[in-house]
Amino acid sequence: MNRNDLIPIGALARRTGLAVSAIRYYEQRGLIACMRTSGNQRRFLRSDIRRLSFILIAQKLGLGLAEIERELAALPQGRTPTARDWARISRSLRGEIDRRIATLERTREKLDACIGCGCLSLARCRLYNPEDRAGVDGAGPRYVLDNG
Amino acid sequence: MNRNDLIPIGALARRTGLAVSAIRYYEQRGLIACMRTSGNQRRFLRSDIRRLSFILIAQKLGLGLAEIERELAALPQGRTPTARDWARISRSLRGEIDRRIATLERTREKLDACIGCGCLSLARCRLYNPEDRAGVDGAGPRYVLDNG
DNA sequence: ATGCAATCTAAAGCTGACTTAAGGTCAAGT
DNA sequence: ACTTGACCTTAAGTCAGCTTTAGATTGCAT
Repeated sequence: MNRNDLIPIGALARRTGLAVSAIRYYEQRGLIACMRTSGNQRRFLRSDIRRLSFILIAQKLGLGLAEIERELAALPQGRTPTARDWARISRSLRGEIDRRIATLERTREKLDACIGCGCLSLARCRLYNPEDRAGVDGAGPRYVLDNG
Repeated sequence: MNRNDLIPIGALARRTGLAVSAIRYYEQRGLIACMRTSGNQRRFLRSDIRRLSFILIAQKLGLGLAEIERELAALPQGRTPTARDWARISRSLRGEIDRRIATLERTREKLDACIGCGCLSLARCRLYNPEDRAGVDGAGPRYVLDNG
């Protein structure tokens, strides 16, 4: 690793399509690490492009930063994923996609039944079950689509 | 409509599973309307149970309150959806679900290709969009995630 | 040596969908 | 009369995932 392997934050931003502020935010969250120059500027490894790409893909699949953090933390030494790691992780992401598709398909079936009956009855509608939402407490956005 | 048709907010909350605060929030957002007693307490129509149910179902399908507001506003007189309205709207929701499923399936295909090659190569990975932003200066491509 | 873009920090702001808090009022039962 | 519980309002807090702002510094080129 010579000096050419260290890139400033702006270059990393251009290569990944991320905003500089987003990268700083990820660093603050501990998703990515960097060195500093004598003048306190960040210097990243080229391989961090790959690490950020992984984050972007995982996000696209609907994972939150906390989950992504867990996946990355599960790597030995917290290193940037290798091809082998990637295969393992992406298989787990595939499971995530499968679950999402399955959920949507179930919802679609229920919706079809609902179009048929037009009931809108709280007591009977299979799309609306108040029990589904019980126990979701606290502030913040609701992700109601999650339950099958 | 006799006096039995007017229910207080707590009853509406129990019937729908929503928090009282959530109903007040919806009223503030203009998703639902109500009368007031002489003592300034809200009184809702029984049919608002149905209106709120519609909101809950639509939310479950991933629509935001703004979109739901639009759907409800598209009804004549801004009335609570009837079975007929519901059939029309739910058919449009079905289209939304179909699109989501299609997107996820495309992503899954790409991911499968990626598991196969384990490349994690920015230059070749189909999960990335290797499209360079035209004319932006500097060497090296920008790797931006494909939206398809 | 100078200019200016890139970078730095800390803190505040934003969206969405609410909840919680604080302080007061109303309605019903005893 | 008193107590209890449901209700009222306004304002601020919550969470995620960032962006924006403001003012200070660095680093590279001329």
